[in-house]
Amino acid sequence: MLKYALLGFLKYESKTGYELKQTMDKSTGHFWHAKQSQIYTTLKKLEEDGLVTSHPEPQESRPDRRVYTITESGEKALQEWLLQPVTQLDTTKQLLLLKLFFSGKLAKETILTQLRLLHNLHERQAELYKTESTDFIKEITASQPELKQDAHLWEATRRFGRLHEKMYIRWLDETIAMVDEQF
Amino acid sequence: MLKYALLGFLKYESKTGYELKQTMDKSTGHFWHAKQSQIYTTLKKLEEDGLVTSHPEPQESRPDRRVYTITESGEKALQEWLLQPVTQLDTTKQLLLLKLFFSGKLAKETILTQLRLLHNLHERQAELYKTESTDFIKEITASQPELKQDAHLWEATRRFGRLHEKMYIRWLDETIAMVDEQF
DNA sequence: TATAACATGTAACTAGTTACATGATTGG
DNA sequence: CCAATCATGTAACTAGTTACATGTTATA
Repeated sequence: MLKYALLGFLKYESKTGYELKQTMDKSTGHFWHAKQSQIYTTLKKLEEDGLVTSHPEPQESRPDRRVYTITESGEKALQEWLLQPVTQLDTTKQLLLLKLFFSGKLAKETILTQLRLLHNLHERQAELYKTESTDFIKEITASQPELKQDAHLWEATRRFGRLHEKMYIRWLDETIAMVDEQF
Repeated sequence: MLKYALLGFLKYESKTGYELKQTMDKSTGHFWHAKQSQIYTTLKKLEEDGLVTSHPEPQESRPDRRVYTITESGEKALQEWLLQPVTQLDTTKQLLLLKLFFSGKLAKETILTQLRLLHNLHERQAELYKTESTDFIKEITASQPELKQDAHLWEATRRFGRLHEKMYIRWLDETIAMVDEQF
């Protein structure tokens, strides 16, 4: 699926692999991410398949950049993918839940420590949604008002992230209280 | 990580690969799942590493079953893993969010149709939590009251599933309303 | 009579991660 | 002076999916 994410970003603007990574981290990071190495290998495959083209851009006193541009064939592939509806639920993998599921014989304090640690992580993540993601949306809509529609959808995905974190924190609070009482 | 899930289940009771698949589907399915083929290959690896042993059980008029049992070394590996706290947030991949993110130029009705389709899927999933998962917990605690502690944790993971579905449905309602107004 | 459940496995493939390799510039 | 940023890539590996192969029995 990463290929479609890359095509999606390249449709807005030609970019290098390095820039694509940064853009993803700032925008889709909380629901779709990739390592730098995977981005480079996927771009290579996309070029082989004719969905993008690239040309190197020489730079002074910096390594050359390779700028990727979406092709017509790439735009078509992206459009087809966008029109194809999602018909299955995403299968998430929640490491903490897996551990917790098998933790019935652990000491109360061990479980509580682990839950509290995750609580911290989620609190921090929830904070990030207040600034980082909104900045990204504001910046773009300020310079490109024709992307207003897009910005509404970006905002919706950010909202999802916030709700998810809130839910998670609420569940951790409940679960911590439960373990505290029952164990 | 599947290896630890399998060890976790085998610690309660020796099982075949087929049974492990069924048990997972009914219990950890919504936060950890695996295909039958992956279960078989992972069991093989676990046996090579000495974390489980297996013996074939001949059956009349049915293919032989291969029953896997956790070893001491396997219990140790499981315990070590359980004690190791989760220090990173899970990176989820939400296909719908990825599509939505790039859907700014699609027709209003196309987006709404896709959101409504997913709404249905999540409604159905939310229903499942009311029966299926609770049954599983009730059955086991009725026959094995010494697993009461475990059952509390299983119930917590089920609760997570319910909260997640509720959050998702709420977000879909909001997002459908937003697209309806803004597009 | 067909299909779901029981039962195990391999091969080929796709997706994603970790580690390695290289090297200049800028900011604290 | 050290860490971060800029910048690209390959190799080896782990995890997970899809497709294939085989065959019986119970149930609708």
